[in-house]
Amino acid sequence: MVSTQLRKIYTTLFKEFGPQHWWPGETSFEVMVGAILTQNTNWSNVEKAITNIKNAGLLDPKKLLKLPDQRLASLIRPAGYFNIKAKRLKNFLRYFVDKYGGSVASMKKVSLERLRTELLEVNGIGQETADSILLYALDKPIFVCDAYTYRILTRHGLVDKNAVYNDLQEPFMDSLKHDAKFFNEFHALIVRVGKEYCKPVPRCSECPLK
DNA sequence: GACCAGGCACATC
DNA sequence: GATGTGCATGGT
Repeated sequence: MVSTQLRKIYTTLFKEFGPQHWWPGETSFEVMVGAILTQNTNWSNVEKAITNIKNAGLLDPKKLLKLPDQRLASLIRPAGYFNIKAKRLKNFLRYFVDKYGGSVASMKKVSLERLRTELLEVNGIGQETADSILLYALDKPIFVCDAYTYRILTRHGLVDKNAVYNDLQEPFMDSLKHDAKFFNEFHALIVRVGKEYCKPVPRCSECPLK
């Protein structure tokens, strides 16, 4: 049973690592920005980019939206892919400001399903980024899947190796309680163990999952 | 110097 | 619908 396996994985990781206090961001808006900047990028590089934005006094949806693309790109340069990420961030900001006035509280009032559809319509926001924003910035109960989730589930034989995003997400959504805090903690633990042991070249023999 | 990192969109077959 | 490619910095 997949649900039993998932619970066991969670229990093992929580015992080993304890609570992770994720996502590293002081505000929901900072988490949203981070979710886009971290696409295929190490978090430490994202932190540098966010620090640049903060130091410029520009960590604000309307201020960032007004910024010329080139100026935004130069601020987020350390996060890599800075030209394309400047565009993607702008696309999100346009949506966030136009539809919700740049207010996290207004956005939170809308249902998970509708927000997910809206986010996926923004060019540059795919399933993982959308779900990261939903869970970590808006406290909506959806499980975030990523490269580590893929590796762990495939290496434990829980999904096929040609699994796509939905195939990874389904087992979590179908067999676990829909609780934002719990999903938050579980995904954070997966990243934690993934960073250390579930690399492209795995260190399974030392991994707490076995 | 090669390899890796909380992806995504777009082109081409 | 599968498969390939561009996007780019900074740490190991």
